[in-house]
Amino acid sequence: MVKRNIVLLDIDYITHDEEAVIRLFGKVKGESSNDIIAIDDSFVPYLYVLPLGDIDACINDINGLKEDGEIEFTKIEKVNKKDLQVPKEFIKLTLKHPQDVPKYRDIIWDLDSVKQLREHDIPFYRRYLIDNALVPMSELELEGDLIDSFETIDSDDENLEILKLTCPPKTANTDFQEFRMMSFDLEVRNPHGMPNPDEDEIIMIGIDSNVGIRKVISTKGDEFAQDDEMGFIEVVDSEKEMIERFVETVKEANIDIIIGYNSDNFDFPYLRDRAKKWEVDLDLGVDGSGLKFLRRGYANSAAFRGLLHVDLYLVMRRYMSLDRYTLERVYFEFFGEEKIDVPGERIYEFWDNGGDELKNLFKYSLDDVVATLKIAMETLPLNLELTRIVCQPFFDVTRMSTGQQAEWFLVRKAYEVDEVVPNKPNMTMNNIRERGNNSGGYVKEPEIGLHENLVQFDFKSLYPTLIISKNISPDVLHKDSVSYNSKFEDFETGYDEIDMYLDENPSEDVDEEDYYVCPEHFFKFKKEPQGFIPSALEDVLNERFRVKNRMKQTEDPILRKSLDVQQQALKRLANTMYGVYGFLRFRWYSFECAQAITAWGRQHIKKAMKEAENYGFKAIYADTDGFYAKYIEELKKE
DNA sequence: CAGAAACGGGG
DNA sequence: GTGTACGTTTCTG
Repeated sequence: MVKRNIVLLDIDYITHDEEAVIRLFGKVKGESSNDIIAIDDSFVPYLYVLPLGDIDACINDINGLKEDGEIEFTKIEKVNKKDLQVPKEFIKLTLKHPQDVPKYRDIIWDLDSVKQLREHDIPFYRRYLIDNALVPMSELELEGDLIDSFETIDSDDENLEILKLTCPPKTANTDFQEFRMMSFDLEVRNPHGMPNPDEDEIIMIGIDSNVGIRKVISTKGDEFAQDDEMGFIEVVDSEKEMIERFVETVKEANIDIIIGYNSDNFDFPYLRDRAKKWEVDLDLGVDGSGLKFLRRGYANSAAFRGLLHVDLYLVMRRYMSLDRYTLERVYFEFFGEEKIDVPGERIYEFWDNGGDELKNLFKYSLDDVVATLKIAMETLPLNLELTRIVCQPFFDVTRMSTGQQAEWFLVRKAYEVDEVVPNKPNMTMNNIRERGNNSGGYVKEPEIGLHENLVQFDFKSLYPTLIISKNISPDVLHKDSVSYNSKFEDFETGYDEIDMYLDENPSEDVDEEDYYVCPEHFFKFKKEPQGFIPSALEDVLNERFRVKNRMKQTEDPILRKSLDVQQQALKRLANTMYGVYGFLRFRWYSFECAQAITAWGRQHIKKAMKEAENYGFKAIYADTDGFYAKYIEELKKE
């Protein structure tokens, strides 16, 4: 029996002897080359069934399906959980394999005695992280037996340890880690339009890193051997060798995070095709596996097991708001300098012509990876903190919209307070658009002209504050105050249950004192108890407050910086929480809550503008949570 | 005009 | 794979 402290980089599961085995990918803290794969075969998939009427009748029906051989499961039990704060008895069904869930789900749902299935669409590895309270990219304590090999692990890395867990892992602490990072970029000779991997060869592979490796691998460049400035060129004999050198470089440097720009869609698919042509193994997975493409809707993500691939393009689209997200544009935004640029359609000319043009192409190739790594160093700390708050794999978090980040944060919160999470609204939800769009924040078009003596007014986190102070949450929304209940009929989230809790009294007996009533729509939110979302949001804001206090107390500039990024991540998450109400397909979608927030928001800013006028400040431009005003002496009252 | 398809990033 | 982006612009019938 051994104990290992690792940093949890990634997680997945594989099937072994028809059973799911969780694999945790980590590296030994403080060491550059010790990778660990921990396997855990003790975790099993489950889902919840909400019976329509009598729970025992429902259990009978489900058992009946099993006897008929229609479905398979290993355990059926009654459990008490909360559903939007209403205590309910659910049936917890434990299945043999994660893939049995989608396989049998519809059959169970079709039973007359079944009202709903819940938590049937939570990927197995995410379930594992949530139920074991694990924090990715943080330190983790593992306890188990070292084993020599495992059937599906075929790695030639002699530093790799395989550990079979004998008890669940524990999160130890969240010390800041130095991750070994590498950016890379391909240049292709494409004389006929966009690169075509069947014909157009890779001519350069650029690499930069925070572990001392910075180079461009190419089949040309001998002519610059005496040129000091061009010492970064590594010349090889063929494209095949170029790809092999790239793979070796990543392996030898024991990289934790590999970074590209649009690499999900360009560099890795291209590399896959060219590597296949030359029969080169891209076996960069810690377990010896190769490059995998994971379907994400219509797009793909390029992934290696245990080696984190970040496509910085996806990160940048969330990180800042720009009209375009080319590497050049993003780099300029950060550093205020232009990158060396070679127009894509002319790269082959620079390559073919040689001389100074080729020299410039090499510089361009290096500049691309240097820029990519620089931007990564600026933006990944925030994404690391978000990963630790959201508690989902770093790979996933860098590819999630902010709304999804908030949603997965809430899924874990729900688990912590014994809530069964709502289902995703189904596609009939599109019909709900018929209700009309949610109106947004109040905007006063700016008065044209050059204004002097301007004063800026801003509400601090207007929407998060409103959600908490007005307790805006679907679990405390008074259903009678909503005029289009019928629209909820096809809506499988369980929201149609809330009246069981709220409408203890007929609506005419409702004591207005017990509710916050929003302007314009008059939706009512119970003052007590605190709603699930306001409560989760308050946790985020309290945590941010604690982090900011720690920041003030510390003298250590590095810790200060890291705490600052943490509080920024918490702020982002808080500001996103409003989004979970406004976007279709989100588990906590609530048109009423979204409308109530913006309605109260408009009321607040208008009120503030009016109040400011009494003091002589005339608003000349306003947007959502703030306005600019100029001082006019005559306006002042009293 | 509505619904479908393309687009982004990358060379 | 306990799965199937996304919001906007441009094209097409």
